Amino acid sequence: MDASSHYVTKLNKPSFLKVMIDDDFSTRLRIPPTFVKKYGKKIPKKAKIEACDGKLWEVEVQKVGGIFSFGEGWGNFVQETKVEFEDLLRFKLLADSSKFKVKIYGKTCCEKELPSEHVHGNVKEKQDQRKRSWVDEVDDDDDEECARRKNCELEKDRDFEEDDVMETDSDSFDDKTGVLEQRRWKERTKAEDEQIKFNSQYPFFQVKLTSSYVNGGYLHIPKNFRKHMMKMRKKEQKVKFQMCNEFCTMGLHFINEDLMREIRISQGWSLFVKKYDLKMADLCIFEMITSDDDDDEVIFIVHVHRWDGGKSEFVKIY
DNA sequence: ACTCGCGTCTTCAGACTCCC
DNA sequence: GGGAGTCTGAAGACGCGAGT
Repeated sequence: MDASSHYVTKLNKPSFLKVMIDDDFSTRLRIPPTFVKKYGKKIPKKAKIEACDGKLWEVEVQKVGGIFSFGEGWGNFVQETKVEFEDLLRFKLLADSSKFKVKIYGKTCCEKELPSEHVHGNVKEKQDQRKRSWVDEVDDDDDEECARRKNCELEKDRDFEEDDVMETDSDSFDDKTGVLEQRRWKERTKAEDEQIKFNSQYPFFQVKLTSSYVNGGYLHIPKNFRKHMMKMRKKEQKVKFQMCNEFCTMGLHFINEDLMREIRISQGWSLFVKKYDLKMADLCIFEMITSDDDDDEVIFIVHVHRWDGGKSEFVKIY
C-alpha cells in the first residue's frame, strides 16, 4: 500500500496506518490530521499503546504547529519493539478510547515478531501459531510472494474489522470535505480487485488485460507511468520486453504527441500476446529497467499473473 | 460544462494467397 | 510472373464515463 494513500469507510472503531518514513520516526510519530479531525476529542493527552503481547507503553500526545504527535514515551516504544525505518504500524483506537492497539509489519511486508523479552505465555504461542500458518512457507528473499501473502493477511483482517479501518497516513493530507477520502477509498478497493502486491526498486506498472488489449494489438501505458516514458519520445520509440529469458522488441505509439495524451505499445504486442498465450483478465506487471550495456535502451521485465478461481487468488504464470 | 482516460470502431497499408 | 482479392496489424478517430 502506498504510504500516501487514504481510505475511509464507516467507523465505530477507528484506526490508522503509519509507515515509518519520517526522519524523526524514532522520537516522534505524527497522527494523521484526518484522524485527529474526526477523533481528536477521543485521543487522551496521555495515550497508551498496547502491543500484540499485551505490553503497554504510555506516550504523551503533543500538539506542535497544529499537528498531533506521539512524543514523550514514543521513543521507548520504538526502542523496545525494535521498530525500524519503513516499518508499517497499524493503530486501532479501542472503544473506550483508553489506548491504541498496535500491529507492526516489517519491510518484508510480514508482521514482525516482537523482541523475545516482550513476548510471553499464551500470546507468544498464538503468535507462533499464526506465523507458522504462512510465514514458515515464505522464502525471505521472495518479497513479492511475501507481499502477496501479507495482502491476504490484511484482507482477512478486513473481513472482521472492515468497519474499523479509517485511513492510512499522509501528513500533508488536508481534505476539508471528505469527498477526496471517499474517492480514494473507492479507488483503493477497486485497485485491490485488480492489482496484486509487487515491490521493485525499478518503476513498474500493472495492467489487467482487456479484450482490446488481447485482440486489439495494443496496450495502453497508464497515465501515472507516462513520466517514465517521456525520454522515449525523442528516441527511436522502441522498447524491449523480457519474459522467460527471451526478448521481444515493441514499438511505442504516441497519440496526440504534443499533449502526451496517450501512449500505446503497438508493434509487436499482438505477437507477444499470441506467443505467451495471454488471455483476458490476466494481470501483467511491467518492470522498467535500463540495459547494463546501453543506458538509453529500455527493457521491461514482464510478470504475468492469472486468476485461479480454485485458490481465489492470482497465480504467477510467467 | 469541460477535461481526461480508456475502450472500441474505422481506416489504411503491407503481407500473403490464389488464379490467370 | 503479375495482378486481384483477402487477411492482418497498426494507427487514427470517436464515444462514453468519471472526475473536476
